[in-house]
Amino acid sequence: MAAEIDLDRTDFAILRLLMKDAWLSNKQIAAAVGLAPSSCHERIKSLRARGVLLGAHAEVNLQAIGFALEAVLFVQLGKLEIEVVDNFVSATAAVPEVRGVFLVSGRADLVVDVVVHDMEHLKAIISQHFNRHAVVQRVETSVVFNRKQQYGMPLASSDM
Amino acid sequence: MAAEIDLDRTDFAILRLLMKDAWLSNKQIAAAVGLAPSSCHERIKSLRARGVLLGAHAEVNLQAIGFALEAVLFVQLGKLEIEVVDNFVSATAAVPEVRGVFLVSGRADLVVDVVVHDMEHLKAIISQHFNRHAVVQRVETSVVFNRKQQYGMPLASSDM
DNA sequence: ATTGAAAGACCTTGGCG
DNA sequence: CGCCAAGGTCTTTCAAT
Repeated sequence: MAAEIDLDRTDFAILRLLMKDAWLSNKQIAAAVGLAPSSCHERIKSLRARGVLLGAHAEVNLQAIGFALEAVLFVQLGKLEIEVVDNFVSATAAVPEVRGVFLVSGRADLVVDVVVHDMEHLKAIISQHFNRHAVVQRVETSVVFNRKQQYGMPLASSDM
Repeated sequence: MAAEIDLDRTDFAILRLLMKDAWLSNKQIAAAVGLAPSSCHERIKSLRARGVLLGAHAEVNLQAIGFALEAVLFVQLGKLEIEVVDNFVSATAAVPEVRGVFLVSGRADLVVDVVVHDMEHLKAIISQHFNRHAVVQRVETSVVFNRKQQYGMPLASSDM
């Protein structure tokens, strides 16, 4: 499982560019990595076919459209039967307000990132999707004051 | 601050589509929302100009290219002078292995999501970028067993 | 793997309802 | 605000290397 796919520095350069800006044109990327547009196009197709490039997503300013409150939930679950847990993870990830779910080791079992309109909305989400479930033992809620997201390659350019 | 921008259902539909797949062509989006391509194009330009659409980023299968280990760090900081804290947040977000940083209320002050090659790499990151800093009092590390990310609009389609 | 060329599709703007 | 039309640009394929 998790077959290792090896990429050369050009592939990494393409991925790095697309992670920063998925709206770059093929022509722009080709120029940046020093390839002809057709070669670059082939590389990108190959990266997609090999399951390295999974897709692209718009980054939206959710604050600007009324989602003024963000929170991180630390969820403790009961008896950890893997199937039940995975189902709950999937169900949680399917909640529109949920941005990400992490099943983790340690004090909390789940770390959940949610975006909501206001406190009442947050209360509704927690009560509806967490406190209601038998598998959930406890939810600790942290308000997010500030957040920064990184869209680059987890590898300094100097490393390749 | 955080001026409220109001969008109609068509704007939401466009955003919803682009959040799921930023590589949809303007023509495809126009067809999906029932507009002429030129009208749709104008809407998207406007969304960008108003700061709602911030950009787009490729989703890359990091597991497939050798980043086999993901962790969440819960960081406790010392005396919380806002300027020092914000600087540390920015510095942390600039570390290539860091995917996201959340400054939160509650037990932990920072929640940090990192992606690394292996345990040694994780150790290096923590020791280099966290334990070394005077502002950091304690780091609790949780391994990520499973994760799901949500790229949709935090709002069910039926709500609009 | 990479390239150049060609055809077709798309983006983008401007003028008009 | 939305639509049509036109020009210019880009994507996409393919034969050749």
